[in-house]
Order: sequence, then C-alpha cells, then structure tokens
Amino acid sequence: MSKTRPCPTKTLLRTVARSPAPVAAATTSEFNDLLRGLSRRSQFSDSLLLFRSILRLGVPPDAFSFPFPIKACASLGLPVNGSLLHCRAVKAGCIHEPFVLTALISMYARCGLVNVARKVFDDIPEEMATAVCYNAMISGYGLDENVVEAADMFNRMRQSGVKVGSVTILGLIPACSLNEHFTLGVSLHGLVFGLGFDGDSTVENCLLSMYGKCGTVESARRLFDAMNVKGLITWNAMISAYAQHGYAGQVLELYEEMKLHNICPDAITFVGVLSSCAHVGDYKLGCDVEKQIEMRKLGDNPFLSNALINMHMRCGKLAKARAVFDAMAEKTVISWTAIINGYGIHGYGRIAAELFDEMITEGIRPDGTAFVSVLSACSHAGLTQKGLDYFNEMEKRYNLHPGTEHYSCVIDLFGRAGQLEKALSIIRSMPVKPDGAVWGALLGACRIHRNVELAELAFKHVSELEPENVGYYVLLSSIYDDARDMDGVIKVRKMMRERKLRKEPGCSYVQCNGRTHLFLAGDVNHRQNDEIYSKLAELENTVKEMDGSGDSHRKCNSRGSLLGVSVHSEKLAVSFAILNTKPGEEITVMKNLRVCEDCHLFMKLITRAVDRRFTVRDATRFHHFRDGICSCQDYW
DNA sequence: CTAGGGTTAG
Repeated sequence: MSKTRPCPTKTLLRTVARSPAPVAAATTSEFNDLLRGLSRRSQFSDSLLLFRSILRLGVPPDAFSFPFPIKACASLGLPVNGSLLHCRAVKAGCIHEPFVLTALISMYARCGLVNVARKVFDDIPEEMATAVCYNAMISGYGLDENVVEAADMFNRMRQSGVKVGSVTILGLIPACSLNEHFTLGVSLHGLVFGLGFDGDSTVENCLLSMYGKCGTVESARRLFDAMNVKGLITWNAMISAYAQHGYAGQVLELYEEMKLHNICPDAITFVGVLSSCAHVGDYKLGCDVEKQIEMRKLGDNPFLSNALINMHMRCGKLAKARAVFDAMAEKTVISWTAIINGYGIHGYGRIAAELFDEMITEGIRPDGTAFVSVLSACSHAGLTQKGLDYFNEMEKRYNLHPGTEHYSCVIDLFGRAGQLEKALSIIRSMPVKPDGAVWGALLGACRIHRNVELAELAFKHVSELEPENVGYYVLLSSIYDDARDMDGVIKVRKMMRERKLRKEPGCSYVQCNGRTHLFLAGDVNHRQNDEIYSKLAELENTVKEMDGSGDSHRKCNSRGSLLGVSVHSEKLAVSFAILNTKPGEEITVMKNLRVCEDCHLFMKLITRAVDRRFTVRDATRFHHFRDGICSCQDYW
C-alpha cells in the first residue's frame, strides 16, 4: 500500500501549475536547484512536470536545466518526450554542452534507440568528446547487447587518449551478458585484469552478475569466493545468479551466511530469497520475509509484491496472493502474469482467463510470457476454444510472434480436446522449428487418447531433439502398455538401457506438524509402512463409494493426478499425513504436476471423508532438492 | 556516464 504523505515538491508544483504569478519571479538557477533535488530523489514524473511549468512561466531554461528532464525521460522510457527536449535544447543553444550531450546519448540508448544516440555522438567534434561521452555511448551499446559496436567504441576511446575509467568497464560488461557471449565475457574479464580494474568492487560486482546471466553459476561462484571485499551488492549479485538458475538451496544457504557476516539484506535480497522460497515451497521462510518487508515498510516495492504473489501462489495460498495483488498501486504485466499463472497452476482456468481480460481492459499490453501463462491455464482447465481465441489474438492484435513455448500450449489444447490430426498439421505448418516440448505435447495427447501410431511419430522427433529426457520414454512405454503392446514396451526398455537412461522414481512431499516428508512411488521402506498401506486401501474404497460414477477417477487418471498409478507416491504421502494428524488439522500436499479441476473435486471428497484441510502446493521444481535423498525420510 | 531485482509450458 502506498502511503499518501505530504510532499513538499508536490505542493510547490501545484502552486506553480495553478498560479504562475507569485513564482514567476523565480530565476532559472532556482528552478535548476529544484530539478536537481527531484532528480536526486528519483521523482522523475515530478521533474518533467516542473520543467513544463518552467517553460509555461517563460523562465528560460539553460544548459544546467536540460539534463534533469532528459534523464527523467530515460528512466521513464519516454523517448518521444526526450526528443522534444532535444529539439528545445537545440533551439536554446544548449546542445554543445557536454553534460546535455551525454544525457541525450544515454536517454536515447536507454530507450532502445542506440542509433539515434550514435547520431548525437557523431555530431560531437573529436576534441570535445569527453570520457563521459564515450562512456555513455559504450553503455548504450552494452544495453543493446551489441558487442561489436561496444568494443569498437571502446578501442576508439583508447586510441583517442581519453582516460578509461571503471565506469567505462561497467558500460562494456552488459554487452557480454548474452548467453552466447560467455567466452567474450571471460576475455573481457581478462582485459579488466590487464587494465588493473580487478579489485574495483563495482567492476567485480558487475562481472559477477555477468557470469550469473551468461555463464555458469560455478564461474560466478568462483569470482564471488575470490573477491576480497564483499558488500551487500556482491551478496545480492550472487544470490540473484543462483535464484535465476533455480539453485534455491544455495540461495537460502547464502542468505543465512550473509546475515552471519552482518550484512543486512535489502529489497533486492528479498526478491531472490522469495523466488527461491517459491521454487522450493519454503512457506515458513517466505512468511518470515514477508514480515520483514512489512516491518521495514518495503511494501510498496513492486518487485517485492510480484515476488510475494508468486511465492503465495506456489505455496497454495491463493487468497493471500490475491490480497497482495489487489493492494498493489501499480500493476505491471509481470504482476498480472504472476497472478494469472498462479490460478492456472491450481486449475482455475476460468479465473485466469477473466484476469487476463481484465488486464487488457486496464490497458496493460500482454507480452509473450503473459500469453504462455493464460494459454497453459486454459489447456489445464480444458478451455479449448478460449485458449485458441487467445492464441489467434496474439499475432493479430498484439503483433507478438508465437514461439515454440506458445505452440506447445496450442498443441496441448488441441491434443487434450482429441483433435490429434489437427495438432499434427499445426506442427507441420509452424513458422518456427518445433522443439521437444511441442512434440512432447503431442505425445502427451496420444497418451490420453490412446493413439499408438501418432505417438510413435511424435516420439521419433522428440527423442532426436531431447534424447536424454527420460519422461518421454516413460510416456511412450505407458502408451504401449495401455494398448497391451508388450513388444512395444520391451522395445522402449531396450532403448533406454542402450542409452543408459534410468527413470527416477516419482516422488511426492507432504507437510504435517511442521515437517516435510518425502515419498517415492512404490515405497515400502517407511517405518509406518503397514499402517500407511492399510490407510491407503481404506481411502481408495471411500473415494470409490463417494464417487460411484468413477468419472473423476478416469479423468484424473488421464492427467496423471492423485488416483493414477503413476502418482502412487502422492497417495502414500496423503495416507501418511492422515495417519499423523488429527481431524481439523491442516495438511500441505506438494504436487510436482499441475493441479487440474478434477483434482480439486477429489480433494473435496477426501477432505469431507477424513476431516482434514488440504492445501495443494506447486512443487514443479522441487526436484532440485531431491538429489541424494533417501526414500521415506523426514525431509527437514 | 556508473555494480545487484520480479513472471515462463512439459
């Protein structure tokens, strides 16, 4: 919640806007001081407002006035307003001042118009091009991830004898942050060393984040360990590097460690930590972080709100996620995507679709990721037509070119609806090369609709694209199994043996009495083994009686949810939890499959029969934690 | 001119 506290500049601005007379006598330099103050406090829209008032009042802006509103345009992403300021600066004869020029270069570059920035740069006479001008231009190419031009500019700078500073390097580094530029990044690191900028903490922090983005977390970690001075930003850069690659365990470890080093976490630390809580389902720590956010009055930070929505959603606390979302003053596409995705995860396709429509009504333009979320929400909830409508609008209305991630959702939509031939013809006519996920979606549909012939075709492609992905072999094997084709099953097994692939057993987690317990499919090693299995038999009978039609059973099975053989581990986990809780208590089930509406029905049945409250939590990426864990042990 | 940040199917 953003608080409305009286803001002196706002009051002044209002005075300026309403009655020009009393302040008309103000001088240019008085206004410049005011502009500087606003700029320092990052009050960019106010800065623009004030500048407009200055013009209206007829006070002539000078070279010291222009950089502030130009910077404001850069921060707000308003290149059109920026270029208007550019024109005004030209008219006012302020264009030859180096700080106006650098502000303009940086503004155009930050708004994605590097070429315009370059034009401004090229008009600067050689002898007037200061280090700051070069730095601005290099940083512009850096943001554009244009290594060639950035390096070219850097060389030109060195040849012209202008002093290269650490800021120059800081601008250069992002140019190598693209995945394929990893080796360039390494050589840049070498250059930094050669120029003697190693040991400069700003440069090292920047290199660290570069490794996080384009290299491996290991290379980032090596640099981290080698750094003598580790400040808050260093810890944050390392935490973010881990968080971005899903190394949630390392994030939480580092978070504890930094506190031991008396480094006080800030909003950026919390973003990384919350994202890892969401990955791993650590709701307790997530809530702890939320409390700290409240205590430190960081609640109006949009980055944190987005991370909180995601955390609550993945932990199954839909209402809490919704509350955070509703309280946000300004919702970006990312906020909407987080909430839409959350409802999608939990099978509420209709709500997800409604929210998507609402987002558009609010004037927010969806991006590719938002479409992925709504499309997958539709396909999981069986809203075939709705999903297809969204897909068609993507290109028509928003000029977004669907990628493989969107096509795999569409294949899923048609596939679940039983239109397998249609799905195949779409794959054949896709403008982008289908990847494993696309063929995999078709393979999954073949499983539901028992189409062996098409499954073999889909598998042929998918096994070429992702030969190591065990999931697809298992899928094909169960398709043969369903068709009672034992030769097929044997064929797949042989293939897996030859390629040295082994299916890891499916696993499920359940939280009760504050501990997390892990179960593997077919597990017989638990100390309460007999009790668990008799409870399980009892449970299955209860559900069968309550849902006489067997309808939800069949549907759930086809989507691999609680009643299926393949999710044996979940049944064990639920049985165990019921044994070890009292009526009325809360049990958290962690699913690493998407939850469908039929599962909610099943949960309702179970809930009534056993008098427990279930929270279903997404644990799609929980497997990071699985390595080296024995079966049936208390997890933590 | 300038180091760290949120969302993404299967």
